[in-house]
Amino acid sequence: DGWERAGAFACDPGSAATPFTVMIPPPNVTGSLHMGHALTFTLQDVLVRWRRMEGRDVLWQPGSDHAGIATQMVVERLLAEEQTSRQAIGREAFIARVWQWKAESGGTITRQLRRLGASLDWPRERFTMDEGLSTAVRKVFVDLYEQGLIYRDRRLVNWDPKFQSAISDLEVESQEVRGHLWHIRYPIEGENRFIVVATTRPETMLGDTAIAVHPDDPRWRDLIGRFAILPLVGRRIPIIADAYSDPEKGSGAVKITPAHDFNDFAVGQRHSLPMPSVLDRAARVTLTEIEESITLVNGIADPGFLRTLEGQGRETARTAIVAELARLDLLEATETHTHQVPHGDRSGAAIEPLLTTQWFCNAAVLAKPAIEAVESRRTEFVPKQWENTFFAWLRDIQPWCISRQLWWGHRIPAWYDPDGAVFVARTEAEAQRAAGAGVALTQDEDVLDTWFSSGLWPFSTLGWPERTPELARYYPTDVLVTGFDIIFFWVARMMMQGLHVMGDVPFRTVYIHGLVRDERGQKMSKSKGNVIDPLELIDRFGADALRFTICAMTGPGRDVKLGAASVENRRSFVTKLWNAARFCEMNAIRPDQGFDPASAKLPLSRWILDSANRAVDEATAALEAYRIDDYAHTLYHFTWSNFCDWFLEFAKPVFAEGDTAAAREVRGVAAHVLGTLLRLLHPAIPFVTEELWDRLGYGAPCGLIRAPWPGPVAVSEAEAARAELDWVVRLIGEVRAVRAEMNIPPAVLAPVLLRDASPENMARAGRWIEPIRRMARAANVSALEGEMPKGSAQAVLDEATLVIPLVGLIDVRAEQARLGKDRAKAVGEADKLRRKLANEDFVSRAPAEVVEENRERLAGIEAEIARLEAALRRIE
RNA sequence: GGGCGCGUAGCUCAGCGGUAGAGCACUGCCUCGACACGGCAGGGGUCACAGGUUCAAUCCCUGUCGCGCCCACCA
Repeated sequence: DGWERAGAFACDPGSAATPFTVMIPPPNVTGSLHMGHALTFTLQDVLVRWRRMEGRDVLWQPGSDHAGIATQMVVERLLAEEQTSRQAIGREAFIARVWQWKAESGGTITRQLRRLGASLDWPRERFTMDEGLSTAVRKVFVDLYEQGLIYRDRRLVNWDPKFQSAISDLEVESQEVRGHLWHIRYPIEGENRFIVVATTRPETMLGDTAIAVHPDDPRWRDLIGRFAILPLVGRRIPIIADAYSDPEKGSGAVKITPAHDFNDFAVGQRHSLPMPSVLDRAARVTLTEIEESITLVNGIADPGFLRTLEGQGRETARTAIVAELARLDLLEATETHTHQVPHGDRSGAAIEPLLTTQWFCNAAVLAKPAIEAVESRRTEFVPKQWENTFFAWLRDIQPWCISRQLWWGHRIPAWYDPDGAVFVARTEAEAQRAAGAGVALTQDEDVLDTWFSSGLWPFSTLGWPERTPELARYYPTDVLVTGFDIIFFWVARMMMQGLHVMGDVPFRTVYIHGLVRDERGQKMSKSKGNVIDPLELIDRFGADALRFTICAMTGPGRDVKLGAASVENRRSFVTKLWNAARFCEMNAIRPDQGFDPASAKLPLSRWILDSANRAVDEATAALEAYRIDDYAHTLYHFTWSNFCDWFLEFAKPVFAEGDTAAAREVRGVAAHVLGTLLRLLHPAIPFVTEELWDRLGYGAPCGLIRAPWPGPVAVSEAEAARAELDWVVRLIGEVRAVRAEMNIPPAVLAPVLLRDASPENMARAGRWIEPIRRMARAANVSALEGEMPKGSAQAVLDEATLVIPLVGLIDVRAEQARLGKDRAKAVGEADKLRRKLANEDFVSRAPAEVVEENRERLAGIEAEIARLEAALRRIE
């Protein structure tokens, strides 16, 4: 809208201002705005708008992520609806189709971000599959390859049989599954006895190449070095000693299937065991690699049965195998067994460890500088405790499998000649040169893990590998704002890649926020049906209300529990602000450049200016400390309580005087403070503040976003103004409390008498008579000398006693009860203080000022008790 | 199994060594010229439990109980 047209979101690489850079965590192109986005982008926008007002040259870099698997899934679903598939149309057509889909639907989330008010520098929007970013990806890949940090290896990976692709450790999540533990008898060669092994996965036994027992376990000592016959297959497999075998678990002997289990793979390597795969890429049984070892052994192995398994899925094969073992009387026992089974986080399919050739990144080498950067505080986490999480993962990092058997993504820049020799290069032409002219090359079919390109985001978006002015100016970025759920996926990868490629950290601060949950604290999920759509909340309550709610509810390290009710509630605040501004407008409160708030003379002016100074200080300090909740609460309280409930109420009688000097001053001060308020609130509540800014004449339309962040105003004798207003506020409070508790009808204007009041306070009462009349509904305030009128209510205010004479309206017993309650409270307090002060240890060991403070408090309370007792005596 | 976080008013949470706080909800009063998405007043808490340190503990330490999360783990 207007801001964007005015270029208010744009960074200015040519400016002399200090840059402030934030990289958006690029949302998936497939995405639409959810509450998690609303949270993270609101927090970022608050920081960004605040810094922009502070005069920084802000770059908030927008963009989106190609999100390999997620996007491929979406488009594959579309194809399925059209009765076709990616395999049917082929790779090239499929990729063209994804681009087409992106062109049509990829802009959804950016439109929604605009509705939230996100002040991103839109013309600089990037996409991870853009030509420039793809160039960066290829260059980093080639460089890391040449440095030996990227390599091909044949090893066990987490294989997702649904996507038929490798996935990284991070994309695997455990799910508890109720299954069985089958105890299977493996006959010992040449003997008439068995060794029993327990397994939850009998279908993998076809790939067993050993049985391991613990070297110190006496039960098996005589069997080490001998052979067992693998049931169903008839293969001889050795019985080996390996400490991996845990005598406590299962039967104490464990079957070793190196091609289908990570631990078994390690055992297989230690003992140079064969590693036949017996499951294919779709997790169906395949006998190809064990063909030669299939042998007929009567009563133990029947090749005919094995043939029936070929091509069967894991589950059916498992059932068939268990039945066959039972038929052969090789099943010793079956137990039910609950255990954790790894599943693909996106597909939901059970993950199959599979022996394949993949590309790996030596993350351990890249992790070291990342760890050091945080240890040396070049990058700091907020809240700090997340550093532990970061360290723990990086210190024990495993090789990162970066190849994916997908089509949508950055294709791996590696080419093979007909003999399988690999040529890694930034372009096919370069690979060709390396291979020699005329050699037929085919490019690697695989694409890179999406997070490989996301990890380059902080510099690839700025033009790297070109040495652009933006890169020099905006890297390293200032703060990264994101959720704890992607510390490993993204934050750690950016740290590793940024340090390696750029030689410097990608960001100085990582601000980690929580997750958005529903009002009962449940994680939002489609299946639970508790998802709240931020756009719906924006429609109902406005983006400002949603943003302010998010700000107010985001504690450090805590999840945000958010329901429509809390947003509705905060909308009241936005409305309150609007109404307060409307009141100002109606009272001719207009910004006046010629008015200097420092020249204000009235205590009321000095008091609100001083309060505003504190609000500015506190709000700014809160933002600096990433305490967005404190920032919101400070301004909520200042606006509602100080500005509306007290200042504007005090101002009303002044305005009623007409165009006096006092009224002119208060108008000027009010305009100044409202302007401060609009500026302070703008980062959280941009739309309404901007509209008011324009409407009340503070500046040009869309001018607030670039208005300077407020600083302190010189206020003379602030202390005196504070003391004065504090007394008046308490006086009004006491009168109101008495009236409410004694049920004095509002229509009754009560006279207020002050007994024993100091001349100073009597003078104050005179100066503030109009507001006191209005706000306390007092007829007048005067000194009481001599006898108290019968049937009066009383209250103690410092040295004075308030007397409200209301014959016939005061219930004597109620008044006694009220004063008695006040006295009891004061007496309890005094007792506590006396006990404390009677303690010699306290007096001698506590700091002198603390002791003094307690003495003063006690003196004050004792005086109050005396006055309350006097008041009680007077009632009779 | 290892680690992190959290148990404070009915609810959601702040405070984290020296007088227990906020918002919402609740109760009473109020159509008072910005605002009922409002105003005024009020009730409500042995700060999970048990020890310890300290003159002083909601706050620091140790343990217990309860809740949540992360990592590892397919015998």
